Amino acid sequence: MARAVSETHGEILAAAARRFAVTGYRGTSLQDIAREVGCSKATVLYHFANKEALLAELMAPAITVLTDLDDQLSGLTGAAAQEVAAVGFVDLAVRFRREIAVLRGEFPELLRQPAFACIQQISERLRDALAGHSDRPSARIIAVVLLAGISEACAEFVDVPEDDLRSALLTLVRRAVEPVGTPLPQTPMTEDKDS
Amino acid sequence: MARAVSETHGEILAAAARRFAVTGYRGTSLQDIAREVGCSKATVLYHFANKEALLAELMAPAITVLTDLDDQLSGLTGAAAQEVAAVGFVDLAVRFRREIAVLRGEFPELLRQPAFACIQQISERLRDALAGHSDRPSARIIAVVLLAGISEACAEFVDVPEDDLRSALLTLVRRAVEPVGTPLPQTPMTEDKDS
DNA sequence: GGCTTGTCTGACCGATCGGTCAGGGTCTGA
DNA sequence: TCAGACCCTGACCGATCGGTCAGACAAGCC
Repeated sequence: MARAVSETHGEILAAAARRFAVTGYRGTSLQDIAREVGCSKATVLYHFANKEALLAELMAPAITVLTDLDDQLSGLTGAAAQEVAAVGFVDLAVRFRREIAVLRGEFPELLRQPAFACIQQISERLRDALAGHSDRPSARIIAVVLLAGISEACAEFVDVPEDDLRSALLTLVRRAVEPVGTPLPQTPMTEDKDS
Repeated sequence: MARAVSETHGEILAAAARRFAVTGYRGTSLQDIAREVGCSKATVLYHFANKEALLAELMAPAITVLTDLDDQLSGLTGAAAQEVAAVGFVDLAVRFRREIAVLRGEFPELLRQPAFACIQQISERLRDALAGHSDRPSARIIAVVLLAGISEACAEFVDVPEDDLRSALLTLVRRAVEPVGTPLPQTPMTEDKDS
């Protein structure tokens, strides 16, 4: 055997991505990954310090783009922030569909790992931006529906062309999002809690 | 000790619901549930055949309502089906927020269990109905975003009053859904795949 | 008192998990 | 030729999982 280190390293990474996307992080054992690569579990742990390090390396590119988006967002408010959040997140979700599929449903526990600690804050800021920084419950609810729904849809429609997916999602977001600045539209819900 | 069977049975069920909602089905051990109740793990398995049976009993009411909705839907098409699916699913998701939180992210594996086999079919029919039975990719994508996003939002906003949540979600769905019957609106995407 | 029935438990089981470790091959450069 | 770096592995470890089982204990009936 004894291939070049970078080669095996990459093969393990690719195999892990495939398995994680199907059976999730917790649902995939190091043994599963080793079997898919055709090596021993010990080899996987020779190339990666532990299972978590494998995941972190897999997620690194997506997290970089996510933090970039957060930086862009930090100086904006109102409609501008809303637009940047919408376009930025849809683009990110479409490009990193596989990574989202890996994290799907395992957020609550994975977010406790230091490597992903930033995700929670960033996603909260994204939600705020998409809600137009409004504290109206309906605006916040809609933002959550969109962010979570887009993630799920991207993980599900892995074989739809990127452009199709992106334009469909953007159309939806622009139609669904509450326009910033409108104090209270025609739907007063039950009663607003500005007591 | 030796309480009445129904009492302990109910306590275990309630404890399981609480733990599952926080740490998920896989992430909660029978030991965790037993500790929360204040009994032994063997007691949990005295009242329930196995862990899966516990989950099944927890989900039974929600699944009943879901199948009812599916029955209502079976005879409908077009805009009527779309409306029934929207109102029915939003109502179901809001009422069974806790159950949705339990299943969150564990669908792919849980759906393989016979007790939940029906969920997959029903959710596909719901998606079709919400998409106005259109095979346009954008309509299907929007339906997935809405169904997944609503589930996630309901699991997250556990302390928002039912009525507020319901009306916000319904407003969103009515705004976001593609009206049935329109052959191709102003957004032609790249090209439609009716080859 | 005995006997049954229902409730509960500690001790145990096999399987699987992530992770460690000593050592075996192979290649390379001095 | 040979030492050392690099790649890889089988065997093993402790922890935890879902689940089993014999038996303890209390209550009710005869």
